[in-house]
Amino acid sequence: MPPMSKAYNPADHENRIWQKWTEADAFAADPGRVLDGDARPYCVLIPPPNVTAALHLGHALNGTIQDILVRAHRMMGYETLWMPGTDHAGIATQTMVDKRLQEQGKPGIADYKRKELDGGNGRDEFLAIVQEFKDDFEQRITNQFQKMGCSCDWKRQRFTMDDICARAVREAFFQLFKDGLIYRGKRLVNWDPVTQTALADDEVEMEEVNGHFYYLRYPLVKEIEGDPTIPVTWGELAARGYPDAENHPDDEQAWITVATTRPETYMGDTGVAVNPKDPRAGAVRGMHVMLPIVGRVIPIIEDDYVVLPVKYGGEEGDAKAEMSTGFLKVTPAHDPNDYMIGQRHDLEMINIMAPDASISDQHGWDREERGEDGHIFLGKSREEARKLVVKEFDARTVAEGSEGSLLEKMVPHRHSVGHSYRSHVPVEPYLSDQWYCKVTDDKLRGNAQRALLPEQRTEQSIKDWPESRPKMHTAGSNDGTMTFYPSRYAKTYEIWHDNLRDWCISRQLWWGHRIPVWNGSVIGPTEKVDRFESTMAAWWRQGKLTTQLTIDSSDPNPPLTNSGEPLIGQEIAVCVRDQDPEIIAFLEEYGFTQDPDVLDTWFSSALWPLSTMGWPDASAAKDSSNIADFESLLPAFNPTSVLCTAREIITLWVSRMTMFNRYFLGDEDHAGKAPFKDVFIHAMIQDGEGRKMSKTLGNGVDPLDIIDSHGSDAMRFTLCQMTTQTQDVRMPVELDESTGKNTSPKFDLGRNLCNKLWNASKFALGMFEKAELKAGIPISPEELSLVDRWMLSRVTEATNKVNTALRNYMFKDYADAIYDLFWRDFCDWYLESIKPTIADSPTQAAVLRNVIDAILRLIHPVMPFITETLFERFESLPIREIEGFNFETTQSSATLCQSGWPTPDDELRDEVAVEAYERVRSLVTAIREVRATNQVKPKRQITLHVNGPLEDDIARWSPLVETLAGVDTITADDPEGASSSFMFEGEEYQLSNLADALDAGAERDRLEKELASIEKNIKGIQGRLSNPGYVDKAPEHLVQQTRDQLAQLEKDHAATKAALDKLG
RNA sequence: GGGCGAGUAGCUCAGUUGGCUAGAGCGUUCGCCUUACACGCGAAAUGUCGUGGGUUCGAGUCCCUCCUCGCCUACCA
Repeated sequence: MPPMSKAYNPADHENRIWQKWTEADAFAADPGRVLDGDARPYCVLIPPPNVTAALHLGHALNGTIQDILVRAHRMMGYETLWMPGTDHAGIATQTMVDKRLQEQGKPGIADYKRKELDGGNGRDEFLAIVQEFKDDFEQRITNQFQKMGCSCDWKRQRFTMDDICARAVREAFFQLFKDGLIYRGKRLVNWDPVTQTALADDEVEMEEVNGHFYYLRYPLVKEIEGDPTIPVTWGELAARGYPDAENHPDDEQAWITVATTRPETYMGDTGVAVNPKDPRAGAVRGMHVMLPIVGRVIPIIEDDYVVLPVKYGGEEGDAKAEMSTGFLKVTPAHDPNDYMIGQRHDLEMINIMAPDASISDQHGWDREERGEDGHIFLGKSREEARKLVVKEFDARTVAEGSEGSLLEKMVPHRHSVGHSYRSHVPVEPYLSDQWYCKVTDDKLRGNAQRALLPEQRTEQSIKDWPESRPKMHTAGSNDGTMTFYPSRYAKTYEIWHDNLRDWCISRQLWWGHRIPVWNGSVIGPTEKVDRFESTMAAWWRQGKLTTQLTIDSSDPNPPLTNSGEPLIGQEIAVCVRDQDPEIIAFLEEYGFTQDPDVLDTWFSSALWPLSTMGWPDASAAKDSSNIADFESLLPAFNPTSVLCTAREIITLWVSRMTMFNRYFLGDEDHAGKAPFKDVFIHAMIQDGEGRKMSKTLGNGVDPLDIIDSHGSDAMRFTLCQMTTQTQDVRMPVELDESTGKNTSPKFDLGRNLCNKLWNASKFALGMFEKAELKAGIPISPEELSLVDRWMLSRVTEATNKVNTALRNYMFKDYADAIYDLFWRDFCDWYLESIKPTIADSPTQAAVLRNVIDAILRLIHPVMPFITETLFERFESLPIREIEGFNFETTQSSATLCQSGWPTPDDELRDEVAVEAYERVRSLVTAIREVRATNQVKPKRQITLHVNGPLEDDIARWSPLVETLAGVDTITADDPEGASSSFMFEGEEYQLSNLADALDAGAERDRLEKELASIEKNIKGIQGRLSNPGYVDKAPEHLVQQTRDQLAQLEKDHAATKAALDKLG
């Protein structure tokens, strides 16, 4: 092997080491060993990154965390699977590709849509382009993960739209459809008018905007003799007891005022609601209002949803009560709350917008037929329409000749409005046909909630919703097994389920899993209908399809029925289980067409724990992947060990995966196992100012840039070290002038550690050239020197610390534990201590060999490349065992990555050695301090004068003290000539020969400072001891400890005083 | 509005059931190319633990008030 370079250069090693792991097939998981009981399973599913973009630092953190866990458990002897993959990210990818095409001056999706409408093949052509884009990014992402050293089982890599995942989506949809948990409905959805698709609630971002409250007057009318437009006068209202009506001219037409932030929707109003408790409600009961300009007459209804204005009993301080007029315009087709009111009162739903959110009479508002006016608004955008409505209202009065405008007033108002996370325009509540998954069903929501560890449930939630209590005492129950780390996130998860609504799963996109439903109706000659019914029934019995109409299975020749209603002419939705060409051809022959929509991306993401493991048909998965053991994956590795993800994902993804895993792996109760035992939520990385890293801010850091400049291990260590239990961590971002790329000084920490590791190893190898290293009978720790026993003890303690940290997902603790062990203990003290002795001590050489081996193993999970590189250099050196200093047995030790984890016996913890060596360290530190304050040249060897209690100890410690403190003579004699004194364990000792002439002034300054510090401490401790409460109530050992401390300090004080006096 | 989190050294963060003189890394200052490492070694300085109360012998830690910031969630009357 070539000599080691002066500094560690990661680029020289990382690619070669990756190659080595690949050739050793070191990351391959063997489910067979789990099923045979030869090894315990450890499995992690990667949260599949979107194929929309290259990985960012958050992914690097996520990947580092998982790789640390996976590598550590692999070394601990678990059969370990880390499943890699990517996500197709429907809307993001589709819009990204469209944007790119347009930037390149090529036809965009609008052009392909036109082509498709014209009978061409626009959809498939566009999808081919997206596919290419996806292949490109999937490759880039894979490469990035591999550069980071992620030890995934790469041959098992999945993509949420590949054949195997598609089969899972198809089957899941079929089963949920069959079980009535997927339904279609005309509902208000979050509509993105730019991308023209529905969005799920979680795809909507709230943003504060400056808006107004507009107070609009609607004239009151009543019906007389078939004419519903007869004006109601104030006089009439006054007669019916309407408050304040008498303040208006008796014979003028009366009005009510509604408040709204969205006047442009008024054309879609189909009612005005008032609270029945409102004193005005009785007076207007049965009356109507006429919408200005459009002329529609709509009823006044009573609903206690309406908030009373403060004036009529509404709560002061309630924003709604303060702003409200008590009359609420109801626009069921354009507001979710109005939609519910509309349903309760059977109001019309009039959609006044086109899919691009412009005002239109072609999508539900049949203006002409109803004889409604309002053509002036047609074709206007939402924003234009708002202005126009306000302008028109402002220009008109309630009735000809009456005072005041229809626009009563405008009040500025700042409020949050939902925006599309993709196009960033305000989301429009829009009435359309969509598919829903009934996640609020107890079989889904309830099981997700019951999956949580009982200790992590809150009493309130269980009280509010008793069925969600985990059934822990029922035999075979899979409830209560999932644990969140940190535990506070369990609450977020719980609350999410408490407030869940049905999940809109259809998207008006092309890139995604097409909904496997064919729609149509059957009409025509009896034999045609009969043939349809019998054929469908046969397939239905074979489980190849299901329909939204039911089939009577008791009938030998069952027709499709819907509660006894005849089939003919009815709209039927047929869900075809597999992509069965025969069935599809048959349906198409009857004029059925496949639903054009695709499923929400999360539908396939939710199946990730199942689809990646071959569900529902592992043998088919085996055939299409050439992975021979596909059929063993699910039984061996589901439930997986832990899911590591960022908190923005908790609510939707963890929940949905839990629902689906339990649903599809359960028996009739659909309460199978949760997909993970643990869920670890890690921090999000922000820049130095606490902002999210983003492309638009230009504050993102590219992991590949850091790998180039600092190395993969350096990046990983730094990220690991930053991973505390808080929700955000900050990473100051700087522009590297030389490369023009963003970086952060934080990564120097990792780079420096790598370099230190490299050099310490180089040094150790140099020592092994001098010292004799050979195998032999195991060494008993008792034969070892103080410093060796101390080092072994420290490794043992550090190993325990590391194990505890990893078990609790405390990644910073892990980083700190290995950092302190390696740098502070091993480099600063152990290596320095053994310099004079190791060449002549084969046992010490053996200890060094063992210790460095253990350190490399403990560090490997976080810094795999450099540790593997160094392992190669140590590997061939003989190792002599130390009793109790053991390692886990693994299947192979061809690479460090596959080798065993340190399992040092607790016996190696040597309190005597630790205590003694700590005393040596304090003594050395005390001497060093004197040297530094007296500016003793580093090379100068000085004389230590020891008489008194330390004499016996110093005889044993002398080689250590001499080498560590730069002392060449230790004597019991008093110093001749100038000397400097220091305190150790309450006694005063002298150092001499510090310089050719000692500066008495500097010495006095130093001692005076020391004295002041001791006095301050004595005062504090005396204060505590003179407090009777403390002495009486505090635990005995603490009080004793404090007394000892005081005694020690008083000794120090006296010694320092004496030294000062001596100086004169 | 509701929930969660954060506020500790110039910066980034630890500080687990209350109990040594509140720690680490970076940065700063001083001295050093001391048989691996200047990406290093030795030493030093730096804190009203956001505010104000309370519980306690004792509070960075527990309780309450308020302030600042971040995130989630709800709200377009």
